Amino acid sequence: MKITLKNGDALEVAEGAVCSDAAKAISEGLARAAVAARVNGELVDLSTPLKEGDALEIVTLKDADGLHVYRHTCAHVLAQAIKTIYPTSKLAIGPVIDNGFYYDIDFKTPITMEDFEKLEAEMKKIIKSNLPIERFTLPRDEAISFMSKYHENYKVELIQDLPEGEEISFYRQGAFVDLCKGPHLPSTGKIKAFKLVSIAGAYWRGDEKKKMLTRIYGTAFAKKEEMDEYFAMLEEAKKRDHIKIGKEMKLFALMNEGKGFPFFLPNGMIIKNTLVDYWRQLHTREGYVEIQTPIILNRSLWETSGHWDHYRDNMYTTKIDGEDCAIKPMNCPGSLLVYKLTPHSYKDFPIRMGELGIVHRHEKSGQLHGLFRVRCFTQDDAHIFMLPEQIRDEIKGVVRLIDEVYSLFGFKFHVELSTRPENSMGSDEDWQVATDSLRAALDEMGMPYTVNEGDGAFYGPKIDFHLEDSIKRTWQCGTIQLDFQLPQRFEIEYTGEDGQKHRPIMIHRVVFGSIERFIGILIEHYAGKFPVWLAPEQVKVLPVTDRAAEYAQQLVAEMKAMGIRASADLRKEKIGKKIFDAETEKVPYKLIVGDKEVEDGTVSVRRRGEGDIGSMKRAAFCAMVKEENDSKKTF
RNA sequence: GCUACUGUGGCUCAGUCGGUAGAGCAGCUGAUUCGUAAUCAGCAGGUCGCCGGUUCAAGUCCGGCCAGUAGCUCCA
Repeated sequence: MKITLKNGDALEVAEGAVCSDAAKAISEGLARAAVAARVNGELVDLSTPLKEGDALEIVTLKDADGLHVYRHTCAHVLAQAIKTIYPTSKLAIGPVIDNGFYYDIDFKTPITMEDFEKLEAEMKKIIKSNLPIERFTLPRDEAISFMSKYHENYKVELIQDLPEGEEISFYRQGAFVDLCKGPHLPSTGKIKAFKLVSIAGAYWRGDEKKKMLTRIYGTAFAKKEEMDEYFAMLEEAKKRDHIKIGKEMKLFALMNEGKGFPFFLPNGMIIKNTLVDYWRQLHTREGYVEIQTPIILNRSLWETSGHWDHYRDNMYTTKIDGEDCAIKPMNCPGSLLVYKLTPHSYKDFPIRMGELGIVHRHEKSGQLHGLFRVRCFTQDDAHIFMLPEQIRDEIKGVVRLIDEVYSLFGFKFHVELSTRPENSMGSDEDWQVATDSLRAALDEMGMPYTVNEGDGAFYGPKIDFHLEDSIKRTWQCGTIQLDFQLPQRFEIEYTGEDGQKHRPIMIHRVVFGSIERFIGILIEHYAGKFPVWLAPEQVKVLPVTDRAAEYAQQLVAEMKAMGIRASADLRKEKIGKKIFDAETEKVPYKLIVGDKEVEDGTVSVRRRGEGDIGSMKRAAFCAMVKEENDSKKTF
């Protein structure tokens, strides 16, 4: 019979041939490299029989799919090893994730990372014995009784949730059988490099009311070298950790006395203030006005906004003169009060009302994380009030603004559009218009995005911008959210062209999101090597001997007068030591000045990471740094 | 909040079998005035996160608490 290959060629194979036979027919090498196949687009085992006319593609470890299959099989090997060593343990689920795989297990007695050694040894044994992996199926009820026989009650629960009438597939390797959709490698011996990485708790089915299982994370690569590279990369990433760099560079401090409330130190404040200055400059350009509303407001306001009923667990409350008050977890209610202060006309719109608001939220203790998740942070918030027909342009304006800011830093980010959830408020029409406007804005901007169906807030759809940290975890930073709720709760209105009262459309939006989180991301992005405009210290003047100290101080004074952040290292240290220290502090520019420079009014310049870049006239250097600062240049 | 791990001078870390705490950097003092990534010497600095227990004796073992990290859950 004839099948078609990916390149369009036809291949003649024997009747009853399976995918691996076809691979062999193409080339012995390919057959050895093959881990799975795609038949008519569907990823399947190599043992899958072929039919006349099938489109076949052999999948190897060079494909993402191949690696996926490889890692999934490795998860099964882990499960088999666990069942061998801990026969009373029960298996839950073991999927493949970004950089490896995990398996959730219910252990009789909890295990620790110290047990990894014997688990890995057992896994190696399973791999070495090169057990063939076979697929078989059972009707649903037989599958259930089969798994019940082995007391695998989690598997039983999983099967019960699978659609009725379908055959349930299992994979067998040696004495071990696991419920699995597949596909898998043809045998365990194909696994070359794997490692168990870490252990953590995870709720069964992701439900915190259900039992917490033990999750064992592992990873696997086609080659040992690739795995070594991966772990070396992780080690590198750890060096960028913002908590570590924040401490080293004295940017911020986390203290026992204020769990989740970061302290900003002088160096960190320079970064924060520089970002805020930039923010103000941009928002003025974009036609925003700025307000500031109080941090503490009374209970009746939070009842109006709905926070008192729906968000109180996350709010810090207090009493003032006997009246219940809350510290704001969000800025919107304050902005709405400002809106309501005066009557509005349709001619006023859009009103873009910005606020750098400090908000406090009582996040659960286990969720706190450096600057990424804190209990007190500054939102670079703004609320835009507008007419329905202005939605699209306003959204586009915000998307453009966020894109401009993120591009300046050279961030990679991804965008998500979240649509109407089940229990939402607002009319179908509102949602339709709003969601379409968000979508249209993104489309017209040519901004790639993914859609999270039903993941919007109950009060409106939203666009989220996610940034990566050093170990590729993503954090939501920018967001644009339409709100159908607050305008109604606060009964805000405007007078339309028709002389009638109408309710305006309102959006919440942030660019940085939380300035604290954004700074955390920035630290990891730059590994502390901030571009000149953000660097806490921009230039360090290093006199070679005391004879140049006065000249150094003059230079510093001159630069300070130009707004350049500079200082002189007047310690009685050798020049090498001064360079070493300044380099360690990640100062972008170092000026070495000695007798020669004093003589002819020059500076010898070292640029961070590049070393000596030669000598310059002092004025030329200052102008260069000033320009680099003002243009927010990033190398 | 849950599970696991971690907590020793300002920082990074060592501390064996339970026997009473050690280094480097930073700091201070002194010497060195030196040309592109760490000069030398000396001094000082610690209720070993906190509380309790076991023990003749606890940084070390046990329990509780606090804080941090990883993950889970959460983030209208």
